[in-house]
Amino acid sequence: METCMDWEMKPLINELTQGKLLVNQLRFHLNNSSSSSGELIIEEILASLNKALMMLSNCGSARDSSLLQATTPPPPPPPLVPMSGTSESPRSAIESPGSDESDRRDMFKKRKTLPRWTEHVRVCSGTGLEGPLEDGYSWRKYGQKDILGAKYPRGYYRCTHRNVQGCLATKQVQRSDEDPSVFDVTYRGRHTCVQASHVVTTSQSANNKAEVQGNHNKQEQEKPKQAQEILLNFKTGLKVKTEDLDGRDLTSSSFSFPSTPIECTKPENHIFSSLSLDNNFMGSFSPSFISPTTSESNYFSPCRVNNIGPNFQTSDSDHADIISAATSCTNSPILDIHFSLDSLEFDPNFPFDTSGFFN
DNA sequence: TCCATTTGACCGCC
DNA sequence: GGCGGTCAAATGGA
Repeated sequence: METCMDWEMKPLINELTQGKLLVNQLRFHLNNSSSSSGELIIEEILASLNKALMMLSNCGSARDSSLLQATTPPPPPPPLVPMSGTSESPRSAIESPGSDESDRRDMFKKRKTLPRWTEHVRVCSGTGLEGPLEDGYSWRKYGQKDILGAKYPRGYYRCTHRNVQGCLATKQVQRSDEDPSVFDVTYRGRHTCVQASHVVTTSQSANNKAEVQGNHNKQEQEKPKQAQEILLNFKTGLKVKTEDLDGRDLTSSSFSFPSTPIECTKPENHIFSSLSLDNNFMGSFSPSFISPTTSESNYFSPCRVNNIGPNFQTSDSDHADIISAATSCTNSPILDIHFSLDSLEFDPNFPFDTSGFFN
C-alpha cells in the first residue's frame, strides 16, 4: 500500500503551483488597481507557496504516517486524508460481525491515535444563535455532555458521511467559559469522506483540466479566462486583513475586492464565512467552501483567523495551532480573512485540492 | 418517511 | 469511582 505521502503528492504540487499562478493573476489585478501594498502581501504569499513547494519536494517520502499519530502539540493536522482501505472503520459502518467488546475496545484505541487539534472560533455577533460551527463539512451531532468545570455543555459531532463513507472525523464544540462568543472546536480524525460539494467542484476542475490537456493551444487561450473566473470567484468574498501583522498597520493596504456579490453579504450565506487559509483551513475545510446542507449551516458564522505573528508566522506558543478569532464579519460586506501561508505545513496525508477553492 | 437532534445510558480510561 | 466519549432510542421537523 502506498504511503499517504505518495498518494496525492503530484496533485498537491500541482495545486500549489496553480496557487502561485493565481496569485500572479491577483497581482496583475492589483497592479491595475494600483494597490502597491497588496503587492507586498502577494509577495509573501508567493514566498510561502514557494516555500511549501520546496518543502514538498524536499521532504518527499521522508515524512511518514507518524503524522497520523496524535502528537502534542499537534501541528494542526489536516482532517482530510485518504484512508480508503483503512483499518479505521466505524463500528456502525464497516465493522465485521465480530465481538462487540473487542470492537469497542478498538474504537477507543483508535480514538486515541486519531490526530487532534483545536481551533478557537469566535462566532459573529448578530445571529444570537447557538449552535455548531460551519466549517465546510457536514457534521451530525451525536451527543452533548456537561463537562466538569465548564459552564457550557460540550457538543459532539461526527461527519455526516460516517456511515456512508466511513469518515471518522469528529469534532467537539465547547463554548468558552470566559468568552461565550468563542468556541473551542476540537477536531479529531480527518475527513476521509468526499463531500458532495467537493465532488462537484473537483469534477468541474477535472473537466477543466482534461479540456486543457486535450488542447494545449486552447489552454493558453482559456487559462486567462479561467483564471479570471477564478479570480472573480475569489474576490467575491476574499479580503486579506493585515492590520495584525507585526504591529504594522496595513489595513489600508490590504487588498480587498470591491465587487462583493450580495450573497456574500447575507448572514445566512456563509460560503466564505468560515474561510481561513491557515493550517487548519488546509485540513478542515472542504476546498469548495460550499457548505453542504447541514443543520449547522445557518446558525452563525464563525470567523476564524490564524494567530498572525510577524511576517505571517504563527507564534511559538501552544496556540500555534489554535485559531484565534476575528471579532466580526457579520456586518462587513466583505468577509475578513486572515491567513498565513507561511505557516503552512503540508501534511503529506492531506489531499490538498485547491481546485475547489480557487474555482 | 427520512433525517437530524436530544438525551439518558453505557463503556473505557485515568 | 468519576469523567469524557459514544451509542441508540425517542422525538421532532421537513
